[in-house]
Amino acid sequence: MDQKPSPTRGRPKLLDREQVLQTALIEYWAKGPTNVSIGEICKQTGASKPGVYREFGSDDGLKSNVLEAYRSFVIQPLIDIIVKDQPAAETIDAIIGFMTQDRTALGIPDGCLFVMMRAQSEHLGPSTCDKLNKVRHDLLAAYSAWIERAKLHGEFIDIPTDIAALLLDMQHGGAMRMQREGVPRETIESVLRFALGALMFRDNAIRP
Amino acid sequence: MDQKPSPTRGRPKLLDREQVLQTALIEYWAKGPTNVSIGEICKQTGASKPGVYREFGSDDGLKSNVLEAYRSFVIQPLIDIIVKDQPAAETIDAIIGFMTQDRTALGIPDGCLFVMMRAQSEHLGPSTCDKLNKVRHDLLAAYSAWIERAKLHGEFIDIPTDIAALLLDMQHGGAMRMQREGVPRETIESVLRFALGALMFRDNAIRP
DNA sequence: TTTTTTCCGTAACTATAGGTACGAAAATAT
DNA sequence: ATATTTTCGTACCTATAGTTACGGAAAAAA
Repeated sequence: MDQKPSPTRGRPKLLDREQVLQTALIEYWAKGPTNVSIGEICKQTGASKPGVYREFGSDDGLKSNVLEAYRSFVIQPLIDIIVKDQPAAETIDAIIGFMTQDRTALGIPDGCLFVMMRAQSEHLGPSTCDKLNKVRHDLLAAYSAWIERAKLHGEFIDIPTDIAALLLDMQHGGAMRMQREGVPRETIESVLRFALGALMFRDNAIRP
Repeated sequence: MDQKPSPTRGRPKLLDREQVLQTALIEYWAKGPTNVSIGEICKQTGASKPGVYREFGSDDGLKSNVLEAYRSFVIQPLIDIIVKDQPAAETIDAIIGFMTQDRTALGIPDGCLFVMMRAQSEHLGPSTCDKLNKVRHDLLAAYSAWIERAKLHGEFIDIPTDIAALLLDMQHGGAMRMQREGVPRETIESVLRFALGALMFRDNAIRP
């Protein structure tokens, strides 16, 4: 928790930590977290390899930092949608909207880095795996809190909360994988509407 | 389509094609298709690297052959369950039973090689990707045929067939991923029962 | 100006992976 | 026996990835 002990002494730092993080984030997201080398990130940012290692320690260190950036950039907004106090039907609409955004219009890659990392956690280092478990836990906790609340309002079907949370997580992962496989946006939206609508009392309305 | 032009001439072949295929299958399945090197498979089977390359041509060739073995060993049995002519409720039970088999008791790895390969198709060669698409197509076609039939019998909810097929495929992938993440068998079974039960008319019964 | 501190980046190291050159070995045919 | 055919497997090649040794550069402090 220390700040900078001597802020201005020695050769000034050139390495742009944020730029490396952003570049790595987009590259990992677009190509898969195990398909991008440190050298590639260096090329794109102009940073040197020792510079990256000085900043992040290792491949694992870089990836766990990127995951943290992804968490605050993507997962936290999803959690914010989930825990927002509104009718469950609107929450589901918001979740579906979030998962089926037009990514090319937004300039961000298809799929989900978090989902991809989980699918390849065996290739990742320990601190990235730790972070992965934490994020997973937080997301499941958010689902659970929302489900409990919706149950109290009589909006949710009779289903154990932990099961429903896993089910939502499963649909999220499935939607992200479909997106990466090139399934059209509208198709994914329909699938999600049926998959998530089934959790509420008779709300199977879909629109063309 | 030729058979052996000269069955018995020259040095006899030592390389055991089936053993290499079986070993590669289990290794890819257990560790992920991009986490096992050809050298590792050679070590385990006693085959030489040039021997494997003579037999399969390349990494891509080996992987596509392994995928074919996996298809007939795992995917085809699933398709057989799906297309079997029986009440939809029983088909769903059978699908759930199939997906939640006790793998350790059966001596086979958790998860699904097909699902893993799809998630990492960017790391795979062209013939493996072709094969992957074919298997995916066959599986979706089987789902679709079953759904159409169940609809005629009035057993299925009102949902476009292609959407329902993708939904089933999504749940399959989700269940396999959960299995790899260590979620207990019974939990996955509950999730699937809700996820698939929602496709039929009021059949949300679950058992403890 | 010299020292001290801090960061820089070239050039290497190590390990692993996919892939192959090539001479030897084992069998049949002449 | 010799030639022919087919397969064998050691040893090597090449590329890439993660990682670091190390000498130098840039700034403030003495």
